[in-house]
Amino acid sequence: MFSKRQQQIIETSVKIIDEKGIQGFTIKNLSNEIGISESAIYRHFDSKVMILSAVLETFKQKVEGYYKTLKETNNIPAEKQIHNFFSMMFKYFTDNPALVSVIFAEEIFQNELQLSNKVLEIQAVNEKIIKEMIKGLTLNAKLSNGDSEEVTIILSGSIRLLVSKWKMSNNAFDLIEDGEKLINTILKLIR
Amino acid sequence: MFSKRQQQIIETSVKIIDEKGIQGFTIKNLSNEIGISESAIYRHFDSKVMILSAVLETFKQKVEGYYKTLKETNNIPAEKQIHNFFSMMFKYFTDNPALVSVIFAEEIFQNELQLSNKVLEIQAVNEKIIKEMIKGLTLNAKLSNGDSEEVTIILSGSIRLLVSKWKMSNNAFDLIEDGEKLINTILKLIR
Amino acid sequence: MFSKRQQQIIETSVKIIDEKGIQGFTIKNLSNEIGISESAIYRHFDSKVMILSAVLETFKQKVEGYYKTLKETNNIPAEKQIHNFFSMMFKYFTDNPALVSVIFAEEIFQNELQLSNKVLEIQAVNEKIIKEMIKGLTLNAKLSNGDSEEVTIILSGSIRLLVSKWKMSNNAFDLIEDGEKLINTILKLIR
Amino acid sequence: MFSKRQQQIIETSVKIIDEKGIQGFTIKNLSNEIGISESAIYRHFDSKVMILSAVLETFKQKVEGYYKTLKETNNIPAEKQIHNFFSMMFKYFTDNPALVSVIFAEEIFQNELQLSNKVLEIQAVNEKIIKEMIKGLTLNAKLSNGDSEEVTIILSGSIRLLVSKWKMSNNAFDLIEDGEKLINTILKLIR
DNA sequence: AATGAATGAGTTTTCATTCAT
DNA sequence: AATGAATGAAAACTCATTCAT
Repeated sequence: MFSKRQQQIIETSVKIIDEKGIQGFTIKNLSNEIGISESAIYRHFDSKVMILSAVLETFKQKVEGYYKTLKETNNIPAEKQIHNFFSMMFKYFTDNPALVSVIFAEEIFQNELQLSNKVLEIQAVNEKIIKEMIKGLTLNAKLSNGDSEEVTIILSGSIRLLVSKWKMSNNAFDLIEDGEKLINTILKLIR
Repeated sequence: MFSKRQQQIIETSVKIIDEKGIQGFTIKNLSNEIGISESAIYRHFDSKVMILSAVLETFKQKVEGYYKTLKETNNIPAEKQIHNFFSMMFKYFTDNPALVSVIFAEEIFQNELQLSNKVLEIQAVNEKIIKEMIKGLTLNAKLSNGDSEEVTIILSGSIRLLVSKWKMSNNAFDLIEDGEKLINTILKLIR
Repeated sequence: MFSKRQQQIIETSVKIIDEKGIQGFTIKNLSNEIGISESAIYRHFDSKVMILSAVLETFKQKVEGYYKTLKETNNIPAEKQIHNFFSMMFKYFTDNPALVSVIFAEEIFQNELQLSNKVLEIQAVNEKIIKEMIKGLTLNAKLSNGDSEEVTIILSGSIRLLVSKWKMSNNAFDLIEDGEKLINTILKLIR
Repeated sequence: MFSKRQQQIIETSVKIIDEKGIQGFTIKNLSNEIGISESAIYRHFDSKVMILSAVLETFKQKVEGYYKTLKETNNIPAEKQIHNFFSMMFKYFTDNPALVSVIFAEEIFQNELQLSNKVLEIQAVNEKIIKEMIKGLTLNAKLSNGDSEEVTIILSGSIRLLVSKWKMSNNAFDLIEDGEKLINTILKLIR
């Protein structure tokens, strides 16, 4: 779908956003980092917005891919499923730490309709996955079925914050390990 | 501490960031909105960074104020304390919905040392408050004392996400009500 | 002629030009240094140009004063006169090192007719004095009377450069001492 | 080394500084004079300081070129050498009268370290050349070897002032002719 | 597929000056 | 005699984008 050069542009964009923030993500910085001219970028993407859109699209496809994999491996208990899904995510973030900056920069895209839509799509996919997984859980005596909305928020909010902390600490701790611990604690509480 | 005009600039800045995002927060937009010239802004703040710093400072003082109020009303059980603290926060956000955009735009301040320091200060205050409140909780049989770190993440991560959702939905639901429900669920689980 | 406040403004202006250059000589810097508001400056001088004009005027009066003193002390041989005049100047610069920056910033005033005229006046006074003193000299066998133009250039050019070097070295050497030596060498050569 | 456009920018900068002074040397004036947009300038130089640096560099290379030429033509008596060197300079200034304004605006560069360093380099080259040439002179009976420092000041101070006067008179006299006369007078005195 | 040259609109900030109090 | 509030004009510089080659 994306050409070699386009993929390079997407990856470099992520790297720059991670290092210099969205404000530092300029066509000049991008072309400098890649080693081509500024105008050359426009051979591969119509505009800066399209690059960001491609970045988000790439991530969305990744998440959807995980979801598919998850569904294909049937007959796995819900708890194990949740475990596997987030382990995959932690692994992915650990391998691509720069991406976290982009995913968490969501709020920035609010002005560009094209981008905020992409962000909403990603969130919808995410939420759908988590909700579906939670449905299968054996709930705590204290929880009724109507609490699944709250459980979703507790689960994804906690994990979001952990990943956020990991990024702000400059990846100072082991996300996979601490993530596992956090999920276990939450599952213990819910169970 | 801040003059009338300075307060007006602070409030208008928050409003603009809420409406147009950080990228739309320009001195021109700010001065237009207030109805004075661009240079007039600089009679009240030395730079744009100082305005943002003042915005964050104002919020920090608010949170610290809440904390003091909380401590002064002694002999309240921990659960009630947590309840009160977050209720206050939900009320504050409901009254100043625009402020959420600024608080959650944290990532943007990363480049300016002056601002990222202020953000870290706010986070430190917040974390200190939450940790202190959690210490007093009667813990679940499933939770050991060493899990207080995770409980902190679960509590603040969940609430953060709820507020975030509230903002992205354009304040479509009642934050105070749904917030109360979320806190109750979490407390139930922990208890 | 100039009020106390005006004199303070003049002196502070010289100090600022010395420390921060002409580009650093702003009403803001000036008022900050004095400790009054910017608008207060305009009670004492109609404009920034008028302040600079006053600075130059002060210096001009000083030079003219020296000249008068010199003329009054009659019957002194030309060599001794030249000696005395420049010694006075060296002493004056040593006592008011900041003033050198202003005198040598001449070129900067070219745009403001009012100022460039003042500079020309100062130069004219200076030249007149030097020429008059040189007229009385016993000339070298190699020099004819028509060479007095060149002698003037040699004398004032050398001294100008010495003072310039003294300033650029941050007054690292004794201007009075080295100045005396230079004048003696020149006089020896001319004699 | 410098592209066509860069050379044009350098030359135009010199012209503007000559006509309107350093204060009139703005990117707007520069781009207007050349007939391109302001932003176009920044495609060729990173900043205004870099333009000034290039102007000074160009002059420095010129002086160094003269010096090399001088050294290559061996076995010329010192007096003749001095004569030739300054004749070359007078010729160069006569052909590029605007440049004088820049060379004599030295004091202005004091704030920018990058520029003041370039100025110091030029001065060092100049001084080295003059000192070397003076070493070869047969000195006056009145002068000892220790006076070479003063001779350098006399020689360069006089010439500096002459060029300065030439510029301030709007090139009203023949610099080459009057310069020659001045050098002859000084050499006569020293000899 | 890539580049060099250019641009218009915009950004933050500075500065001398004015004026009502 | 001094101030606080304001301003218009201008400064250097940035940025996404276009276009001819």
